[in-house]
Amino acid sequence: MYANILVEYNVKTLDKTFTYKVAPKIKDKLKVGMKVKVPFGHTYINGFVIGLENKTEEDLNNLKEVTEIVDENLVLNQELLELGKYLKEKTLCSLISAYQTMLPPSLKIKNQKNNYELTATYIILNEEVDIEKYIRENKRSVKQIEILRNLQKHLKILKKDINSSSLKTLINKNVVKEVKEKKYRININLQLKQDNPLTKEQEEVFKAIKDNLEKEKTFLLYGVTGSGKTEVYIHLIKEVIKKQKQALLLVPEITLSTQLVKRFYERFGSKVAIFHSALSEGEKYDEYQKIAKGEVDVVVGTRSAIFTPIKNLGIIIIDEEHSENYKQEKMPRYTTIDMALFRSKYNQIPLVLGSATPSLETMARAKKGVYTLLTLNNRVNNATLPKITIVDMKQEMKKRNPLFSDLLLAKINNCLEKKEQVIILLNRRGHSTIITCQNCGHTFKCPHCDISLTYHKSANNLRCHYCGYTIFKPEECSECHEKALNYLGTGTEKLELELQNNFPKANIVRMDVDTTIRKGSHEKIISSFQNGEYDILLGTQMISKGLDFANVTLVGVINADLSLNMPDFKARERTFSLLTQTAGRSGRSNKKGEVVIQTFDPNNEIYKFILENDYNSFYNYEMAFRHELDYPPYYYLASIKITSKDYNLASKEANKVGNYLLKNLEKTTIVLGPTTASLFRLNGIFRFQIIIKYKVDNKLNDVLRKLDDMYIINKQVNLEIDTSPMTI
DNA sequence: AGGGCTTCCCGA
DNA sequence: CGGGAAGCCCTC
Repeated sequence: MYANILVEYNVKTLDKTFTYKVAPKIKDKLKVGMKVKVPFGHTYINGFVIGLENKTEEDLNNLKEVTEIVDENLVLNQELLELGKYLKEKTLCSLISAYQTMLPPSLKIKNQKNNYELTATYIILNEEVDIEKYIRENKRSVKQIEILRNLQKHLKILKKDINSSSLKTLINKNVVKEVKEKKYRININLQLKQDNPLTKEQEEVFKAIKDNLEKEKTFLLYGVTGSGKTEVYIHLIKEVIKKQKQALLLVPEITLSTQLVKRFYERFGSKVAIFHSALSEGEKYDEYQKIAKGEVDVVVGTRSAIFTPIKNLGIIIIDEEHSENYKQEKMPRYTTIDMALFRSKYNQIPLVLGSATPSLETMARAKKGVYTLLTLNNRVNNATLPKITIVDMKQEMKKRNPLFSDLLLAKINNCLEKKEQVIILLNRRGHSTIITCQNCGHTFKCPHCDISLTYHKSANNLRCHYCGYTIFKPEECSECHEKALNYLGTGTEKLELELQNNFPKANIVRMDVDTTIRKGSHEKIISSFQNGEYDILLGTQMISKGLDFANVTLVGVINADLSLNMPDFKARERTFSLLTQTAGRSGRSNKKGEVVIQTFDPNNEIYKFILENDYNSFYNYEMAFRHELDYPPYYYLASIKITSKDYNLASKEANKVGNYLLKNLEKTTIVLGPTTASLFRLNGIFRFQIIIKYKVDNKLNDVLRKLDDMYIINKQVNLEIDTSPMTI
């Protein structure tokens, strides 16, 4: 028997399989998907078995042998092996890096550590000892007797709960025994809750999907914010479980979905595994084991969870499908929906994409009939959508209100008086975003990137938000040495101070990257806001998603133009989504909600659609632009970044790449560039960019792969190819 | 990746 | 001539 082995080195030249003879002693055990150790060159390395065959050709006789299995568990099952090939195909990465991406750290190929299992030590009585006799004989050992009586009652007790010298004596005399039991790090057992009955509208959507549980079919569940998509998911998952199958629910970011996760624990008990990158290695190991062994019915996780080895997958649900978190921005640059479509097909099961603001690509597919469109138009509990007001900040500036309009202040005040809560969004962190010298006009910029530094007041420093470059807050201008520095631009940190000045009695909590670096700080802020410890929650876009607070009746958006003015084809879509989602945090229960959006560009059409919560009109409006400019969904995109520390080299090679593409791609394909990338200099590296727009191009994949091969050996110039860019 | 083998350049 | 850096090639 021979084994085809994929070897651990992540190098292009080794992106192929090697054939080994299988040693007789492991012949019966060895299976496709196992991790093995093989002789390679002058050393031994790890590899995955990705094929076994029985050929007996003579020329195979002088092969080396696989003699050792490193991990007997099927590290990669058949589905994952296939999925890895697909991931490689889609993103042009090597097969080994595809598998490496799919596996948790504990199973990664080079990992030699295998003691992830956590055990708890319990104490039990030794059945062979007559306990009553022992107690009679040791009447004076009060402590020991207490332990024994307790054990008679509870049968087994955690060792750490009774650790004492008396216990040691009992162990030494062999009266009691220690037993080790496997223990999971995450072990949540909440009080189970009843299912909520579905509304008529929810019921229809539910039925439409339920009737297709055995089919490869993709649904777009378009439901306004607060329309109860989660409840539909839960009911669907219960159906799947009835069929002895498991469900996968993906969310954009788990730390922002604590409320959803809790709800799942309440409905499915301990039959839930969670999986996301913020787990520790040990936690990932445990959750992965639960999934692989089929101990759970539901997996809730972020994009990496799409690769979990759910054995009998019955449905995949991607909540907030428009979220850009579903795109991995480092190699391999995959989109989760692609991977989900593969698994949906492989298992012949439905994929449900849920959103209040679907991406245009998804909606376009739904309108074309590629996906099935299902709609939830109404909020549950008869809650109505909030009333939205657009405030023209140009007028407010005349009144010297640079940050807060009179209207927003009045509404906040009103809200606070009624003991209701407020959410304020400003999508920019730090205190001041521009520091200039009033004397010479110098602006503080990052020396490595093409961007100005942001002042952080609490840390008293200036920081680059891209590469992390940090300097102490300067007292004088670094150019002319005058003490004439001016701090312009407002981030969440300054906003918090200003807000506190306006409302001295209000309890304000700020949530942005700076206040949530510690593990668990998200949850803490969210739960304390939920408990009413704070009146105002202020933050960046991380407060816009998924949060559900019954007492929030006002949402304020400070500078809506920030995301709108980004030079990107998705800027409008992103803004529409951000503002609609944020607005959706208001008035989710029986209290009527309001939203105030402050902008310097109130006549921008997009606000009309936001005001009326009119996704469809926005869709039509934006699609016209996309059509006009040959953007998705009318064209597919691919992007190539050509980067180098050497400006001239980068520029020269970028032109070469451009010419190569023009010469080798289909004539109908549009090649734009090279141009300088949106962040021209990042971390001291110059970046050029080429955009490819195509409808059908059968040559594209090969051409991109060839280019990649050409530059993989170039140490000075680097190519970054993205076959599904979210931004250009 | 990592190690061996070849080539090429240079000089006390 | 010898040694060391640099480039090239191979690994079942």
